[in-house]
Amino acid sequence: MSIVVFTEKNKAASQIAGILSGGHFNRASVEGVPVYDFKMNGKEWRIMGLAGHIMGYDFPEQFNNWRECDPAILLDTDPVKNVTKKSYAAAISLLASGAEEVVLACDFDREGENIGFEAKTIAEKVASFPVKRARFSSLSASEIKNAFANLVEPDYNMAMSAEARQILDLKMGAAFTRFMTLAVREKARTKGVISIGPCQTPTCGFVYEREKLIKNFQSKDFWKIEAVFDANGTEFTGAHRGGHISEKAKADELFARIKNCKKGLVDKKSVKQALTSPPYPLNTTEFLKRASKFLGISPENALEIAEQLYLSGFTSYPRTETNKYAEDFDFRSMLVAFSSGTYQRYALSIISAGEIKCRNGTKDGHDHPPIHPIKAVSRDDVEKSVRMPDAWKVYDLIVRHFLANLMGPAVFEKTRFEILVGGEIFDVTGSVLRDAGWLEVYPFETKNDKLLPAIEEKEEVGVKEIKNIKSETTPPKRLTEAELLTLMDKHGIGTKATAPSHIETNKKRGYFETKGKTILILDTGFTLMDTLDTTVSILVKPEIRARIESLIQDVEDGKKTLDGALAEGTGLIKEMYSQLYSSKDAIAARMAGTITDEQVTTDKKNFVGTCPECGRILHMIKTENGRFVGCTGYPGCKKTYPLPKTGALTVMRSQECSKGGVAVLKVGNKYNWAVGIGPCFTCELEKKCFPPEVVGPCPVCDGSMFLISVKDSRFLGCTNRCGHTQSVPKGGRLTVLSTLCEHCGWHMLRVKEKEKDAVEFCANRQCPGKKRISGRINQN
DNA sequence: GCAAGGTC
Repeated sequence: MSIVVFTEKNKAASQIAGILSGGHFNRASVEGVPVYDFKMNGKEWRIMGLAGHIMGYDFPEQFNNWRECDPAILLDTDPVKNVTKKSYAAAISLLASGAEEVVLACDFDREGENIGFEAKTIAEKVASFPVKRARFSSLSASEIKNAFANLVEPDYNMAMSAEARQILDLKMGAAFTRFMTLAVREKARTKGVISIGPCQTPTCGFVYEREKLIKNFQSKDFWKIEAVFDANGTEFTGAHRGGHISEKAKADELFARIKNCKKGLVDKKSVKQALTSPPYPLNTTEFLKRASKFLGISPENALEIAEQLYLSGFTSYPRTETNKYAEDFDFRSMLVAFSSGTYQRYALSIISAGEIKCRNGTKDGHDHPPIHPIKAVSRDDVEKSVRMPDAWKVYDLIVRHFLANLMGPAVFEKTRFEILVGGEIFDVTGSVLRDAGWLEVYPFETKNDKLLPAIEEKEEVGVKEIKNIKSETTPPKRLTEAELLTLMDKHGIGTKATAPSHIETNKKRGYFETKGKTILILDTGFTLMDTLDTTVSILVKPEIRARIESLIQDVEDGKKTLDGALAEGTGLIKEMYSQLYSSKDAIAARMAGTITDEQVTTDKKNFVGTCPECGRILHMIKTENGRFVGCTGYPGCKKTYPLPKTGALTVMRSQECSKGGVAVLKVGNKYNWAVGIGPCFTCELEKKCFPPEVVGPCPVCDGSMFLISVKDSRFLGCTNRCGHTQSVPKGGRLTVLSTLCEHCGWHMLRVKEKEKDAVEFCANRQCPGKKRISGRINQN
């Protein structure tokens, strides 16, 4: 007979065996699963690691055919729990048959308690014995010994709260996903799945909310007054204390008052030291954010690489919430290991500084230490063991971050001048890095100096120019993956280990995609979120997750029974389901429009839009007798629209017809055509739909210069037709950019000729920027 | 085929 211990993973089992046995244990294999045997105080001990959850919920067999089962039925069906990892279950049974006592020693959290209960359930089918719980928040020797010397009762409520989560997540996810998928398939031919879940949907919701902000953004003009100063031939710029001025008249008045000033007086000067401390140690979320931001590696990939580095013994366990090191953490041995090779100079400088001090964070998840290197290895070693493209980059980030935590703050010298010009205050700031500190080892953060000339208080400086710069407020930027992770973390969407997978699910479903580090929402994702937002808005928001979380927290706290929480949670899901169901047709029609039919997907060029009659796909059809827009629902749906007879047709995806045409086409290079309406030049709303691409104000009248493209030539003309024109480059593709010229406020133009680099320039002939040549030191 | 949570 023996005392049988179950841990969450093999690594924990072997470590605990090592600690309890003083290193004297045997490694056996039971049903292919490692088991660690030893003797302690005259008793036989057997410790086995599980592999996370080894059981899982699913609906009974007869509910598995989507077509034969109304999704709503799932809400009244109890899922059943089955073993998902057979060999582990078999090993548990074998161990249990010889057990005099069982100790659950999984991670000290909700899922850990639940995983322990899975082993308990399987074990108790074989024999009876007392079941105890060992609670420890790290795998340190003192904690482990203490936990095993003070065993407690397993926490049933805690385990059941995870049970409630599993059942509610499955019910909701399965019912909503099947409902949406089947509803859309009634209207569009697709094999794809439209999934909805309590984590993936609010994750997409964040991206959707940002997209709406961008779409609805109304830019406002503002003006700012800047001065270019000169001190002994060195130029530098200052910004008027008034900052952004929203009224043009106010800016003009101020500008007029001081524009001819030739001298400025340095009224105040201050030089201060600013310290920037190293970042907190890496927990999983912080690691994933930095891998994305600094290395451009997706969270999913980064976690996988960290897992491999961990399995190779190079870095520590990658899934941790903790961002502070334990007080007795052995930094010195690690530093000694790094005192030769790539990181030699940093390791030596830390050691030689005497006392080793670490910048610590404030989170302690009582799980694992922050992610840190375990072994000092070379690039070669890493690449041989971990055959993934960015393995070395990730290892390097972890090592540098670890070393940075042990280094001093970076010291910047910040210089400020207040310069008076005609009684107005201009602020000038400069920054010089005096002591790199931790930045030395951390090349990921930029640290550009902004230099200023050596001038003193009450000194006079020359004013080369005063500028009245027109600018406009810009919409918020699209979310990066790092920012999305931050939002998820903040709102409790997913866990450290699952957050990347929720992002991945959204990509897989075609809801959003990443371009570099930024996330772009796709049509399907936007429309899904938009329809959900108008029918069951809680689904799109973190609130859905919070509602379930609060229910299961009540189970953990003993305030609700498992059955009570399940009933309440199911009630909430049913309510949402019925709201969704009542708008089924409208939702399905909108969603179908974003699903490109199998035939149409291969033929994106001809895809026009959604059929207003049946919700299927409209596409351009060419026959011997001409061309027209038809519906993929034909012959069931006979909707058609005429097309112009000649000219190449391109669908302008970003253009919307103000009169309700299904899509806007460009005909050759000549004119635009709204499907269902006709040519745009006969439409009184043409100006509204196609506003001229204004480049800047007309220097002659109060009109605006805009880009005119006619048959063979192009130039800038005035909206008032005052006759003023200006030439632009003849060759290459020309686009008007939203960025403004820093000197005159005109829109910058971009020209891209074949096989040449694109060039951005200001087309304003009178741009003051054109006369200026060099002599500027300011780099920013 | 559906969710989210563990871990390999």
